[in-house]
Amino acid sequence: MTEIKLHNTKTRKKEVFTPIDAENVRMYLCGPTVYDRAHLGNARPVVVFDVLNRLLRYKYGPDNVTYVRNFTDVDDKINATAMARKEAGAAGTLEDLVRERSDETIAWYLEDMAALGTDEPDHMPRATEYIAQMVTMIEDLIAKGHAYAAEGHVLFAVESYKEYGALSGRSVDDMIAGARVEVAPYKKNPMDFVLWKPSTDELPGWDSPWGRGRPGWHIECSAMADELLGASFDIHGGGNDLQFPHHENEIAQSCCANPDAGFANFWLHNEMLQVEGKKMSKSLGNFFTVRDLLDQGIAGEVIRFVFLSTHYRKPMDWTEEKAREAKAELERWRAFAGSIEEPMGGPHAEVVSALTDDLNTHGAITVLRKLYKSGDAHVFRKSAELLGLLLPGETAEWFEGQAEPETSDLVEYAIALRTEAKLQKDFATADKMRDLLISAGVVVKDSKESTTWEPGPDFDPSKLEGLK
RNA sequence: GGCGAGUUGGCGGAGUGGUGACGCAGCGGAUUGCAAAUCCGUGUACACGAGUUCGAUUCUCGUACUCGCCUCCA
Repeated sequence: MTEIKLHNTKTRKKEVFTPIDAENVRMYLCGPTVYDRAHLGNARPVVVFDVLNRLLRYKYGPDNVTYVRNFTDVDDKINATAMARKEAGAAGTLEDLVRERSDETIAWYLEDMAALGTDEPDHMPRATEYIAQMVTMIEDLIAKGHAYAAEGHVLFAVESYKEYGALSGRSVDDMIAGARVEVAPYKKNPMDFVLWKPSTDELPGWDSPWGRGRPGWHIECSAMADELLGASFDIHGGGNDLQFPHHENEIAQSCCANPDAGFANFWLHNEMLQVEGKKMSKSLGNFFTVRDLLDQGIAGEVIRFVFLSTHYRKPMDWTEEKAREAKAELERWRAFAGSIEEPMGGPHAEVVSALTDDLNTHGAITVLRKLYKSGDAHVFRKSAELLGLLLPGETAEWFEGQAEPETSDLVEYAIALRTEAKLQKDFATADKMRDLLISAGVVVKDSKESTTWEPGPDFDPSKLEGLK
């Protein structure tokens, strides 16, 4: 199979991907801060890296890939929710309530991401379970002269790391010039960032050599990646908004702690999601969660298809029209190949080669369209599955559910009346029945042998009540 | 101000130094009692200017515009 090429943010080039160890390909993706339901933008990297995960497993073997995605469960917003609940009279300590909030958010997240047809990573570490490793790494950074304690904080000294800024293409001087960084008197350089900060008595905190406190945002990923994947690994990913400062800071921490290791070889960043051409934001009123869409009846698989129809390094515009088109196409595809119990063979070589070219998911979809028209349903299905589409199980339910709707009696009755009228050549009655069905949002499909139907967007069988 | 990405037909969206994919919509046809659904076919585009080249949408430079990041953010 063709070699995999990926765009490496570190070099700004498409490079041939060669794993450090082909029997253990290691990938780390920055996961969510678990303060609330995941919004639609949160889902994009999850889907993108799910495709990469599938591709890597296809090429290197299902057991030869280790995929890690963390949960950030140290956060002010989580604390705020916990405090509000405590004030409202919830039982338990604040720490219990913090944990409870994280737990429920994680459960939602996993449900929502599963609905999109994404596989769970091999490891899903929580920051709060790696505090000891973070403290150790911070101590090491201090010992090596890359960090310093000041007023209960520990700060990373950016001037101690010459490569600082390499990933995002900026120098420390450039950054200071236009910087909007917090001015803190204990910082030696305004760009120095927090590794550890003090916690108040009320808020969650952990004992450390610098007093009771909590970790800064970036150290968790360095510590967890090191623990689970080692000092050197293959791929590190996330949204491109994380490129600076989060990933830049991770590199500084990890490369200074392990100077000869190099940290991640490949950095992959997905572009941001937009909604109807605009950035998703609460103030524009176009902010919504994955769950909001699922509750509106937009299938997870449809969301996934829309995501995959745009290359991951381009801004992806979510529109209702795209969702509509995706649904129509997936319906045809599932009708064609969705019911095969055990698809045989493997994915088509052209689909594989599209994906090996820096995850050209749109190119892969184009090949699928060709296979749909002229190809073999088995190869088509296997190819779609490599993209995480047409999978059996949960992501198939939306389609299978509409094939056998519960409220079919009235519709079946109306169709029977129409069929009878057609046999009698009573087309006035037949057309009346058809109009009635259409007005109830039923899509009527005639073929030589029989008439089938499915619910349309405005399906409302109660409009057929008059037939009783 | 600094860094980066982008500008392809009515819409979405790939790709390429030399006949400009694909999907949706439109149009034509098959099918139908007529339709719908389905299937087949089909037109129009590479922001602007200059350069390199036998030849550029594709490479280089410039201009305009759009977007993202630089602050929590996927």
